[in-house]
Amino acid sequence: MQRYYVTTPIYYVNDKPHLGHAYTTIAADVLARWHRLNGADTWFLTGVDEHGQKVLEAAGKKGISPQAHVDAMVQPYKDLWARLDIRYDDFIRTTEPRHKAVVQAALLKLKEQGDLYEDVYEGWYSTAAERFWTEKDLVDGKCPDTGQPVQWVQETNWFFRMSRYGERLREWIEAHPDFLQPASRKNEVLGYLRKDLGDLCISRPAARMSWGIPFPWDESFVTYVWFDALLNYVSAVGFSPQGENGPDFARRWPAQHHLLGKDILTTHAVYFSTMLFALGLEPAEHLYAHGWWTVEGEKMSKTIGNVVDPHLLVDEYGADVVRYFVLREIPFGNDGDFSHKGLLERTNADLANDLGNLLHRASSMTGKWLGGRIGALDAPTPADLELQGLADRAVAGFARELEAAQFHKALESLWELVRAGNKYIDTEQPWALNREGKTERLGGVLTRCLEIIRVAATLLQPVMPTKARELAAQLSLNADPLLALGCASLDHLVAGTVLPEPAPVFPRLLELPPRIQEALAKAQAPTPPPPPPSPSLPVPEPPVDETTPAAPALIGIDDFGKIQLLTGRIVAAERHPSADRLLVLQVELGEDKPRQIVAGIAARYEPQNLVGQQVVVVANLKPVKLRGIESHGMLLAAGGKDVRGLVTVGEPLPPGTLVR
RNA sequence: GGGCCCAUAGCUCAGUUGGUCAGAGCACCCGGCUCAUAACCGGAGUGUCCCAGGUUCAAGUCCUGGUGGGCCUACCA
Repeated sequence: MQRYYVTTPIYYVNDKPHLGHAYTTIAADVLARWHRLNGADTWFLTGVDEHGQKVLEAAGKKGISPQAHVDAMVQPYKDLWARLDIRYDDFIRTTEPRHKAVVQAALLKLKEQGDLYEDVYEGWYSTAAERFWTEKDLVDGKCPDTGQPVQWVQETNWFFRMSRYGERLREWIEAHPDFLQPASRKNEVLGYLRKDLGDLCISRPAARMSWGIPFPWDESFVTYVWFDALLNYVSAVGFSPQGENGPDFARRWPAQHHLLGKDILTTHAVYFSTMLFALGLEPAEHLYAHGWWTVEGEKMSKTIGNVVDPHLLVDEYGADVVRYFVLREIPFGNDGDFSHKGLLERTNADLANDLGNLLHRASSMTGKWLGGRIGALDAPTPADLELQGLADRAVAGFARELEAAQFHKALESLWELVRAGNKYIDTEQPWALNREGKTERLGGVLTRCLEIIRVAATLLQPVMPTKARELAAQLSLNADPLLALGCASLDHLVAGTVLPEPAPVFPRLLELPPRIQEALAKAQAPTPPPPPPSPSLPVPEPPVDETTPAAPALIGIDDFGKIQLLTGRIVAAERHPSADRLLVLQVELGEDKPRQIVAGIAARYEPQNLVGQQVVVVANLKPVKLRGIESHGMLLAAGGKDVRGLVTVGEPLPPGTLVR
C-alpha cells in the first residue's frame, strides 16, 4: 500500500494563529485528504511547540505555571483547525511525555556515540537582556540593550557535532534533487553549506532558562528549543532512539512531505537533517518551503493582520472558499498577496461563473426539459470524445500537480475541463436540441455536463470538502467519499436519477461583506508597516520584544535629568558606506559645528528627505563607532527596531533648545 | 559589505536542457448565444521579453557588466 506522511511545523504556542499558520496547515490537509482519498496509508501531523523563553515570560506575567499557560494557549490552534476543516491524524505538543522521552533518549544516544561534547563559552552576559555580548558590543562596559551591567560569564553548554554530518548532507542533497523544494531554495541551503558547518549549541543552563526538556544526565541543562521542536516529526510516530521503535514508525518514516515557511528552511534542512543522520535516520523525501503572504499589498503586521484574521475569513467567506483561494491564488513556494478584492474576483470568476454556473445551467435544463431526471448517454460524437480526452488530461494533471504540492496548477488543470464544459454547452446548443425534439441527444449532452461536475466534485473533495459534498448532492450522489480512481470517465451517473431543485452552490459575491469592509477601513488608518510575522515555529533566540517592553523600573526625576535632550536640525545626510540600515547624519545642535550622528533609520528614510528636518537628539550619549563611523549622539524615534517615525517638535526652534 | 532569488502584455504570471517563444488567466473593447448565478462562447489586440555588451547559424532562454526589486546575514546608541 502506498503510504503518505505529511507534517506542518509545530507552531509556537505563544503566537496567535494567523493566516500564515492557516496556509501551511490547509496545504498539508489538502495533501493528506488527497492521499487518504486514494487509499494511501496516510498520516497528517501538526502540533505546537511549547517550550522556550517567551512562554516562560508570558506565564510569569499571568502568574501561572508555564504548563497551565500552554494548556490554555493550545486551544486557539485546535479551534481554528476545526473551523478550517483541518483533519489531522495527530496533534503533538512538545510538553507531552511521549515527546520528552524521545528527546531525552536522543540526547543520550548522541552522547554515547560521541556526537555531543561540553564546551565552555565565555562572554559578557547581560542578565537584563538575557544574552551574551561580545566585547565590542558593549557600551561603556554595559549592556547595549539595557544599559545594565554585564558579567563575565563562563558558561558550559552541550554541543552537537553537526560539523560531522555536513558533507553527508551535501551529498544527500545532490543525490536527491527533489529533497529541497522549490528548487531555488536548494541553492540557499547549498550556499549555507559551502561555509564550514559549525557545531550546534543544544543546551541552555536551566538557571537561565528553565522551561525546556531537562538533560537526562544533568538537570541543570534544558534542551535548546530547536533541537526539541524538530524531533516532533519523529517522536510523534514512535521513534525510539535507544530502544525499539513504536509499531508504526517503520510505516511512517521517512515522511513524504514537511511543509514549512521559507523562514525556517535552514533549521529544517540543515539542523534537522544532520540530527537525523546522527540518529541513524534518513530525512523526509521532500521539504517544501512556501512563501509569505502580504495583505492588501502590505507586509503582514498586527494592524493589517486583523483584516485577514482567519476567523473573520471563515465567518464571512466560509472555510472552503478560503481554502480554495489561498491555494489557487499563488504558486506554492512563491510569496503572494492576499487581497479581499482578489478573493472576490477569484471566487466569482472561478467558483460562481465557471463551476457553479456550469452546474446550474446543466441542472436547470435537465429540470426543465428532462423532467429533472439524468438523461442517458447517447453514442459519443467526435466532440464528446474530445471532451472525454480533456477530462482524462484534466484528472491526470490534477493528480500529478497536487502530488507535487503545486496546488494552483492542479486546480488550473481541473478548470480547463470546467471551461470546456461551458464551451461544450455553447457548441452543442441544448436549447436548440430541445426545440427540435432531439431528446436523446439532449439527454446525452446535459449528462456529460453533469459528469464534469461530478469530476469536479470528486477532485475538489480535498480542497473544499463541504462544497464538494454540496456539488455531489446536486447530482444526487450520496457516495462519500467519491472515489478519485477512474473518476475521469464521463459515464458514472445513473440515467433516470432524479435531481434536486437546482440551487447555486457558489453564490456570486456582489460586494465585500460589511465586516470585511469595516476591517479594511480600520486598517486604512495610517500606521506604517512593522515587520512580518514568522508563520511558523519558534525563533532561535527569542529576541527582546520591542513593542511591549517589560515594564521598566521606575526612575526618579534625577535619573531623567542625566539625559540631555536637545532639538537639532539635520544639515546633511548620507548613507553609511558599509551598512544598509544606517545613515550618517550631520546635525546642527547650536554648537560650533554640527554633530555627526549615525542612526539606524535607512530602512524608512531617504537621506535627501531628511535635510532640514528638525529632530530631538540625546546629546550627552557617549560617542561610539558604528561600523567604523563615529556617532556622537542619538536621534529619538518612535518604534522599536523598525523605526516608525522620527521624534520632532511642533514648531521651528533654534537648534540646541533644551527638551524636557 | 557578504550570500541567494527575481525583472515577459494594464494586472498576475507560464515560458524545463538556446531553434513556431512571444503565451495564459484576469481586466477592458467588439461580436455571438439565451439554458444559466448581469453568468457563458468567440474575436481583437497591445509587449524595445529591464538596460548595455558578448557567445552562437540561432538567445526571454547562456556569459559579463549595469539598473531596479525581494529574501538571508552583519551594522540599528
